Amino acid sequence: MSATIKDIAEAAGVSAATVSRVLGNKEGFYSQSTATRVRKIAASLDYEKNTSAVELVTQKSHVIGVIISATKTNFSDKIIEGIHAEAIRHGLSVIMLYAGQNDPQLQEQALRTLIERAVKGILVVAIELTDKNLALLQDSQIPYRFLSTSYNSNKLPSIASDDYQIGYQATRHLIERGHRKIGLVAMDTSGHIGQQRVAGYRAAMIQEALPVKDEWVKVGMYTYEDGIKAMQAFGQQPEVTAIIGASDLAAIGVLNQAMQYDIQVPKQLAIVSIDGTYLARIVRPQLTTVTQAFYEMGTLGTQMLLDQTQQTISQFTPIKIETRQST
Amino acid sequence: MSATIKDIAEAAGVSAATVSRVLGNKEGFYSQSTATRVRKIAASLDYEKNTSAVELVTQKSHVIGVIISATKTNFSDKIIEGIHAEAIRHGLSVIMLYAGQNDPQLQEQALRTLIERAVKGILVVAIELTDKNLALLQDSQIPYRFLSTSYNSNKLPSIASDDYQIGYQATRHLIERGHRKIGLVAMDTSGHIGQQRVAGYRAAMIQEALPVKDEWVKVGMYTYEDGIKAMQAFGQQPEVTAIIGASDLAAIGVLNQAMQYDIQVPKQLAIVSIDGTYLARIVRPQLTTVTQAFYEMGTLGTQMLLDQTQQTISQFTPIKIETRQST
DNA sequence: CTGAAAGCGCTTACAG
DNA sequence: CTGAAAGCGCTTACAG
Repeated sequence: MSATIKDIAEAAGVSAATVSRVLGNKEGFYSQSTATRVRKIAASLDYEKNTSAVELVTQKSHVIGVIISATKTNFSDKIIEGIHAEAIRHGLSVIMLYAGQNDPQLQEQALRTLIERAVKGILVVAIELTDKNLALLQDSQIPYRFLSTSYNSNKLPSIASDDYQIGYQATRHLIERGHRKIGLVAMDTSGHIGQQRVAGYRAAMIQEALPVKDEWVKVGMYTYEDGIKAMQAFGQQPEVTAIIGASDLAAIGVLNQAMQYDIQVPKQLAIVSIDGTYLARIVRPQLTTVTQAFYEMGTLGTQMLLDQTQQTISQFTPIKIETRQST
Repeated sequence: MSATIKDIAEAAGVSAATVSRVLGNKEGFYSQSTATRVRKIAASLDYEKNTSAVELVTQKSHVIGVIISATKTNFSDKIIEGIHAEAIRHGLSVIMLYAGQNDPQLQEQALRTLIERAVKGILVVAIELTDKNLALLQDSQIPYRFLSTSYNSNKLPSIASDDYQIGYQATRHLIERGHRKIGLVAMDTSGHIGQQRVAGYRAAMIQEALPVKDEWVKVGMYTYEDGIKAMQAFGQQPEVTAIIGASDLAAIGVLNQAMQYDIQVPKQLAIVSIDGTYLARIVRPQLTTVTQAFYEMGTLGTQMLLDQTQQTISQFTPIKIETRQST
């Protein structure tokens, strides 16, 4: 079908080895005259190198694999953008595979695809692997890193925000504005992230000797619907004067349900959301957020994945409070 | 490093060919007893097949390539979800590459990566290729299809919405509600999509003998900011009583700026947005939308890409009006 | 500066 | 049911 190195060699009257050297720019291993001749013929033949052959013989790959959640929250976009930007800088391509949040089968399939392809590295975005799949990944000897999942107590290399700080700072922000009864909503406390955030929240409350009622903390899966439901549970006369939403979407759910109840935001109810994606800016009132550095997670994660010396180190990306209309 | 077929062959006391047959499930070409023995050894050796070698020898690939815009509007998420769902059904993996909206260099790089990898097919999502890059794609002999870009007047295989109908129906919806002065906002009229939508809009107006002032049609790039700017241009006392936003985000821009001006939506100003992503439902008032079937674009596009007999046919996915609070 | 040769890990007619 | 052999398209010591 398409032209091979041999076709070029024949047409140019040289050996395949020479063609390979020219096309691979192995400088010093060919003369200018043959180089230009070979290049011209290659172009005229619409030659494209066969990546499979190259990868097979060189035993290395120029692609990095990314596994992301299918039911992805909207923040992963930014992470992926960051990954791509950094990958392009290094001349790598990115192969992306979706895996359900809690589907071990899909996780395994995605992992195997990447391992069979012997990718240069694997980035796992916002997914917690089962123990079995984690073992599979580790046995593969391929460098890997978790993004936006500081799970297993940082035993595994990851790039993420400090979720304890997220919970703590969101709460501090509200306490400093005079709130004493603060709710925390749509957080998944079965995972490490949710647990950390709740811990940070509790610490901030305790520090000011503020009590925390169990019903102020409402679990969920970070979704818009969980935000709505949580606000419905608080009811038209909520006991709390402020609510922290586990994600921008969850906070928007809280906001919309509050408006439905004719509760004034921020006058009667203050809202802080976590993530700080563009969603927080396009709703009215705009949401005060604990903003995560998602793009940096992508770029930094990719850099560290490629840097052999830093393979085991975990790192936090910075967070910051952006004060807007909802507090 | 990792085990090969040879290692297994040796350990099992059979030839590499037999191992290959067992692991490839070439039924009838091996006995049950050898099969189980080979499989056990393969598992114990953590064997993973080398995709490069397989692709090299079989001369075919199990991956489909997707090229998407870096500055992606939020709808492409759904398209990509659809692509992945369909790809998984067929046991294919997906390699995704970002290419800037108007960066011929990045486009070319993305295309070459895919062509060198000899992927099974290429899906171009919401991007218009330059003529040169289109030629590159066509010369590659790899099946391809454009998603959500009905460009070059349907000469190229694509799956998209009927943009003329989008413009027409959005306008009809407003006319039927009594509007006679209707604006169209943030549309990129340098592209085929924008041109078609404007044509549909004009046709609907003309059909009712309604005049169209040039300043009612404001161009843009479908962004939130373009929506804001357009509304600012209309001013606090807009001449039009209804505005069609080129995307959900653009419409939200219009909405927010209108609220800023204390213009009541929909009472004083009706708004229709195009796309119908979840954004339209999370803002208040919720937006009436012309909803596109993005997920289907992904699944259908992938199906047709893989179906040799349908390679050249373009097709529209359905659109529908979803009436909400903004009209 | 260039070529012949070996080999990357696999698949598949061909012969038995 | 199984093995020996050829070959996919490329790269790279080795020898000149």
